[in-house]
Amino acid sequence: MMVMTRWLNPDEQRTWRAFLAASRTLMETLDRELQRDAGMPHAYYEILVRLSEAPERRLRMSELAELTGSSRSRLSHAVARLETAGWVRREECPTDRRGQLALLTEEGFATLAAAAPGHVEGVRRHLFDALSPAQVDQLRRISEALTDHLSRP
Amino acid sequence: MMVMTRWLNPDEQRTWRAFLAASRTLMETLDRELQRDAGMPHAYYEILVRLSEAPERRLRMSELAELTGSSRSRLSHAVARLETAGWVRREECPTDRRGQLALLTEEGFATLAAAAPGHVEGVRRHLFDALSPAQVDQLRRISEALTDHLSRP
DNA sequence: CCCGAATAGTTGAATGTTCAACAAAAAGGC
DNA sequence: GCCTTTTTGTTGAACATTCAACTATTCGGG
Repeated sequence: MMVMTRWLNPDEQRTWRAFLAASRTLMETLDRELQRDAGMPHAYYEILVRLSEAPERRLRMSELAELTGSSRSRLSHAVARLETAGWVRREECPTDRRGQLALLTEEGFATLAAAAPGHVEGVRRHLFDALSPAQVDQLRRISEALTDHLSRP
Repeated sequence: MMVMTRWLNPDEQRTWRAFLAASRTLMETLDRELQRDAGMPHAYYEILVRLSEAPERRLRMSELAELTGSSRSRLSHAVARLETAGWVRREECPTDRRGQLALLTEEGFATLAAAAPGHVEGVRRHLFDALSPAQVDQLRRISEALTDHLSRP
């Protein structure tokens, strides 16, 4: 049965809009910097990071999708793009013939290593430098609560 | 002169990744719900909201871009799309012959009114229900600090 | 063992976004 | 008033993401 909408009160409205504006602006800023300095969007940078952290710098497509929070389709397209850039290569999975492994090439690793300092500096300048240590802690708790809540049933 | 990169410590790393995951998942969830229930992405919903709040439900393209935090190009494309959907109309600006006004049609208003309860409910369920009142307050302060910081020189 | 269901990944089309280039009008210095 | 600069908005191409459809393989019950 349809119930009354639980509208946002003015404080909630203000919070919601502030969050929208802040997260959008932050991501767009970092995206633009990364595009300018490393020739790739942030989503692609994340893929390279996750691969660089994996054993032998390789991961199943499905795990990579999980880690980067992207759909399989999106990852397929992205890896195709990264492959033509020479930063990633695909290999057959030895244990599952449906599977594919994505692996970071030397060139991809070098590109990542070159991009990382500038990007990390950006994250620090645009995010951490704006917040007190207490706020950083709060943001972590809030984010983890959110992720937790969103991944429920 | 090039200086040492200020790398993220483990806590900062955890915070950054948690924030990334949470904000991305939240936006994707709301986007999917809105697409399913109202046939439009969240960015378009925001355009309709801002128009609905403006005097006479009309705004200059540049103001609308500012309010929705989008580039002029993006807004041009979006409004073109909303126009073919019949939700928005364009008009010449009487005071500036370069200008265009975007205005919400009756049909657009009705669509927005139909979509709003479901969307607001989604925001409440996915965001506010996950946080304590104190955390909501913290999130507002953090977001405002961030926006403030990002809009500096 | 076999068959239906679930899983892994890709594909192409439709949709959104970005970027650079552009045209038109307004602003502003002198 | 004239000329440069700035502002306003659009355009098309390149790029990225979503969605639904599809193939291939593995899993799991009987």
